[in-house]
Amino acid sequence: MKEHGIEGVCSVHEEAVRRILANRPSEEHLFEMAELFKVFGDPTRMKILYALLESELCVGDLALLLSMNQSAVSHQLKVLKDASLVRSRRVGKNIYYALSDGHVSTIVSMGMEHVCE
Amino acid sequence: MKEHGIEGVCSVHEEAVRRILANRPSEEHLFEMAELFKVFGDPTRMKILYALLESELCVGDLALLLSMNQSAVSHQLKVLKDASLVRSRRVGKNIYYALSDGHVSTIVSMGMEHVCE
DNA sequence: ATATCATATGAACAATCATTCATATAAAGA
DNA sequence: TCTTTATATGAATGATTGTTCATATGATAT
Repeated sequence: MKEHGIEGVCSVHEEAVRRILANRPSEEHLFEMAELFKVFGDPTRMKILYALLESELCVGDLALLLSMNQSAVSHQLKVLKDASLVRSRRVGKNIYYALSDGHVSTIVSMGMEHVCE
Repeated sequence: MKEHGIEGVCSVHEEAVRRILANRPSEEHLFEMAELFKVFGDPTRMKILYALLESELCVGDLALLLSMNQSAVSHQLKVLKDASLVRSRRVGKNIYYALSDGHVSTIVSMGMEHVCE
């Protein structure tokens, strides 16, 4: 007999559901992963990441590259930095941004592969 | 001499900017990639993907698993399907959902790795 | 045929988000 | 010290999005 849970939904594979529920990553980890991917999910940030894949750049470079104003770029860089995807260092009046680790390029390449099919 | 482009931004590495601009993926590809990652960027969809990583399931199963109503799950499954991340087949009154290819699990694993550090 | 069940879909609403504008900070030069 | 330059940041706004509710579709069973 099929199980009817919340709001009358009918689960056909209750067994599997219980097993999955027991083995899946914590709610917190799942949220963090979604947060991470959300950061990749914007064209502006994707362009920034792609650029930094090639070379360290400062804010003005990126603004020129993206044809966007400095403020917009700066805001997005903050998002990227909060997600630990980029790091920054100050050199005089300029601030240089670079990718913070190797995961970034792996994830980006994976996305590119999926898209190019 | 530093270059001052749109809106007075100052580019320090004009050389690099030009090179990156010449070599980077098309605007369209960059948009598609962002769109792809956007789909991963939601906890509900991440949970669905993680579940389907383990086994094929139908809508009611997922609703039970996520403690969400059928409609919400169905809407998100549509998003996943439009992004070609899942496929579906009908068996009687039920519709079974499964991951559509291997990229998905690779991308998800990559995200998990990044988060678990 | 009709009732029921599983799923899909459209409209509405609240919440989130990217960009802009204006302004703040922090370094360098005069 | 005062100005200029590079970047950051807060508030406002328009656009996008996830969920809910109500309803539609499509299949089975009586």
